[in-house]
Amino acid sequence: MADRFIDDYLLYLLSRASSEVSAQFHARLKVHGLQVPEWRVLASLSDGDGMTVGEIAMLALQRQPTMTKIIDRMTGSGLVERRQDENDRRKVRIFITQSGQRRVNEALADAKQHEKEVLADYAPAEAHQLKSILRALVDRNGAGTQED
Amino acid sequence: MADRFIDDYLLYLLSRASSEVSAQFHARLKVHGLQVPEWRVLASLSDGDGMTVGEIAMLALQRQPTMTKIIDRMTGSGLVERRQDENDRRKVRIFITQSGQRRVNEALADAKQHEKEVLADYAPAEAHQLKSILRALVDRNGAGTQED
DNA sequence: GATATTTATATGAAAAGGAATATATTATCG
DNA sequence: CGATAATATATTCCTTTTCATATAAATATC
Repeated sequence: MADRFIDDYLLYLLSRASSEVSAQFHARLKVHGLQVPEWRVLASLSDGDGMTVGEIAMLALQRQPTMTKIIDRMTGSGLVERRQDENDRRKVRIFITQSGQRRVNEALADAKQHEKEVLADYAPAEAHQLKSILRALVDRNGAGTQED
Repeated sequence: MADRFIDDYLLYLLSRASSEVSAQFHARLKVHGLQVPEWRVLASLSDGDGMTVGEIAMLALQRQPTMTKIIDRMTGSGLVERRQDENDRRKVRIFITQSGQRRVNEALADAKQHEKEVLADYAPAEAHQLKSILRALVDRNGAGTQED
């Protein structure tokens, strides 16, 4: 097996696994009327409403100028709204609207369901270990981890 | 811990791990004078020269029209060349040029080195298991796996 | 064997993303 | 306090990607 380089190359396996599993879910997102970046923003906000543009960008794995534009669009379609931070007027805090909340609730339920399906073939211990290893990778390789 | 949804959500952990580990390597690619899509094409071809545009697109996790354009640019910069398939003239086979080969050789060596560094903190058995689980995810969730 | 279907790549217009930088606000330090 | 540096978001310009579809060749069907 794996006599191609990429079949045993960690970065490829990570990209490919992420890409294919995500593609499945993205097909479901359409049903909820959400685009991928919209989902990522709403899912981030569902954990803590009122984050700043920069915080959302980091969570949603996007650059800040990109996130500004995504928020522009989402404001236009009424999924979120901007409010200036009262203490620091450089900051803009983003809040989910009612309409956004409804959409993300459906999508969140579907995401949990989909995750169950993806992990159905794994033993609970295996699934847990996979997540642990991934979290460890993130922690060790996160932004600003590579010194020198 | 993990009292945010996304911190325990498999698709997020996969995306995030992939994104952060890849970002590290992408910084190194610049040193070799390669852009990310160029690297992906060359790395794919390094396993089997003369693949078709469609095959490369699948391996490199890109859509076919995108890949046609990537190949356009890479042809322009002399990294690869197009040759019509002799048996099936719809197909276009892509070959690495000498210059492309030189570049990818350096990058490949660096990729292997980088992977070692990323996995340095893991026991060999752990690293092997991570890859196995990822391969299983790919196999089970690959294109055309979701019937109905 | 001609017509319809499928497969492979390319093209074109529109959307999205990226890098660099502008703007506005706050923090720091002499 | 005033000047300078740092931080947060927005904007501009340019490159890349995407979606839909065109073109071309091969295969299937009748």
